[in-house]
Amino acid sequence: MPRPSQTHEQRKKLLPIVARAFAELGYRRATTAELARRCEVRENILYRLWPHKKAMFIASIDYVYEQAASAWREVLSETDDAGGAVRLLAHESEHYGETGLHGIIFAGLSEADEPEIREALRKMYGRFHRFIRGQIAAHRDGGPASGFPDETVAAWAIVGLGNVANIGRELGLLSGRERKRMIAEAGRLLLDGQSG
Amino acid sequence: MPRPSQTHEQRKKLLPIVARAFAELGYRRATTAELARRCEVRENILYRLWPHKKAMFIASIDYVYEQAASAWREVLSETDDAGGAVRLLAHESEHYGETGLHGIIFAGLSEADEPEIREALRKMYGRFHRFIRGQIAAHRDGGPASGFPDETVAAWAIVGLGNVANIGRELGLLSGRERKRMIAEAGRLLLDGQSG
DNA sequence: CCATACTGTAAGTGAACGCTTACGGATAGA
DNA sequence: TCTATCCGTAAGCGTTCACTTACAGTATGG
Repeated sequence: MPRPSQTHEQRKKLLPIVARAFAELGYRRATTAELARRCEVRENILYRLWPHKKAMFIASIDYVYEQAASAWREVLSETDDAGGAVRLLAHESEHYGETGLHGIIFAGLSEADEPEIREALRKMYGRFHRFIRGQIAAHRDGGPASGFPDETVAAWAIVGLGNVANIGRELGLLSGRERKRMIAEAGRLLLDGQSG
Repeated sequence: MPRPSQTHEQRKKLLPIVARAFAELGYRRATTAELARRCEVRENILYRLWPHKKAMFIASIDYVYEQAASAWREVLSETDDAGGAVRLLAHESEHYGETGLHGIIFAGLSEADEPEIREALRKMYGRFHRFIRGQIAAHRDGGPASGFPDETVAAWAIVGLGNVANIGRELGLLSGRERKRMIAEAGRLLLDGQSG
């Protein structure tokens, strides 16, 4: 028997580096040569871990959700008197976008005519939406039964808040203070509904 | 004297075609060869109208705002009993994203490390935000003085609504009905503030 | 210690890209 | 009509890209 493959371990080790490169440079500018340079390996090593560049990118899209979800799980696991949704909102108003991975999403939206990339983005947004929707539903069950914009609509709107927060950060249009206020205030408004 | 130049006229004629190509294909996939093909001219004719591809793209970014602003001006000029902000919201909930030009913004965000593209996007978002902010302020002056999220925050949040509406359209995640409801309901909530 | 497959190095491939050059023909004013 | 400038066509330039091939080194199980 030959030596055992370390493909899985190496994929896990290099994916964060690859993802960051896509986030900073976009899909086209993150050339395979540049990805290899940042990973401190040769190009063909990347091609032994993924069949082609597109697969490296799709893995990076999945990585965006996994990173966010693991952070959220941690926030939710902390004991606190406030409800989960409120706690998440407070956390995100402080730390939203700090991973710097949102550039991957911008890059993906530019390549969304590729069916596999499109599907990866659909999956990612679907998971984000479902998560937020669940938090809103749980929050409203325990509070006032208002709900002018229903959970589905409110969840999409909150996804939109996150998006514009990232754009504002990327382009330097929103200061940290403004971004924090926007997520906290508009988020709370959408969470509680009109008569919250 | 030689014959007079028709450069300006031709730029005006070709820009909508160029912009649509960038919107559909993104920056990198919209090759100069493809742009020329769609314009039914040769490549070097495009290079007589703009110094390089980046300039064609920046002109397309400006075109996005000009198209939206001219549509909005038309809506505002129509006589109607409702206020301007409410009328715009109703109009956008029906027609938002129909121009199909939002792909240009996705493409631009992927190339935002280019200073000139970044600046064009900053200008565009700044103009959108200022316009919406003005509408909100006018609306609130004439109505209940609530304003839990102030005009600046609310305007950014509404920009975010538009963004997620476009993403939902692009990826097929939001039906037309859901998109309409989101813009109308969440938009109204942000417009009027908490106790509207 | 040997065979087998894994891991790293180096060079190279065809294709596509942004952009340019060269040139013949059309069109306006003098 | 002369002529300077604009307009359209065609070809090609150097570079860069995603991806491949060939091969030497190395660690593992028998």
